[in-house]
Amino acid sequence: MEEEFFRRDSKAVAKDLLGTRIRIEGLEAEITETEAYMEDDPASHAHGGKTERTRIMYESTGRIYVYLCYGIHHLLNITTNPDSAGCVLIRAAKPLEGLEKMRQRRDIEDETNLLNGPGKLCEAFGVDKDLNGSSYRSLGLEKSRSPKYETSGRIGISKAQDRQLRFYVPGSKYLSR
DNA sequence: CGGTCGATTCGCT
DNA sequence: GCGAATCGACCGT
Repeated sequence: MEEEFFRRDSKAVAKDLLGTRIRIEGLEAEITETEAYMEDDPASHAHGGKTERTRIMYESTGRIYVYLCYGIHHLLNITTNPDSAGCVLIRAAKPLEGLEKMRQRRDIEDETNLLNGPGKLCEAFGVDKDLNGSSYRSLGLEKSRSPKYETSGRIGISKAQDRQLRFYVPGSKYLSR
């Protein structure tokens, strides 16, 4: 996967990341759900202009943006086209390898509950702010298939919930809520 | 420098 | 279904 893959509209990248495998330190999963963000979006951190935190979305392509949500959960994003300060949030995935390590970190057995949410996914993979600013290459991304997908309004945000910016594999057992 | 609030998750009712 | 947990970015004073 090349950097040019990310130098596109965040909606296109969000769609194409479905069916992509992510691999970190022996743990592997296939992405089942993503969400697109862009500057022209009241729910995006980038909405309202460039700050120290959002600088990465304005100035980079294919870089990892991790942020701490509610002081508890880390959320994993990849920056896309900087012209629109875009990024894609990885929301859910199907576990493929390293399930025992994921269970250990998540303190739960059910495999459908290991990665079915952006905070859960980061906990299982051990993702935290140390990854912030790194290249997408740290995620070992590998497109394994191009599944059918659907879009929906977004989950868990307070603004512009109706925008069709959530992308997911319909029928997957590994989706958030 | 204090107040507010959030792209979530979990546990309890 | 509802509320708490808990940190830091951001904004107004």
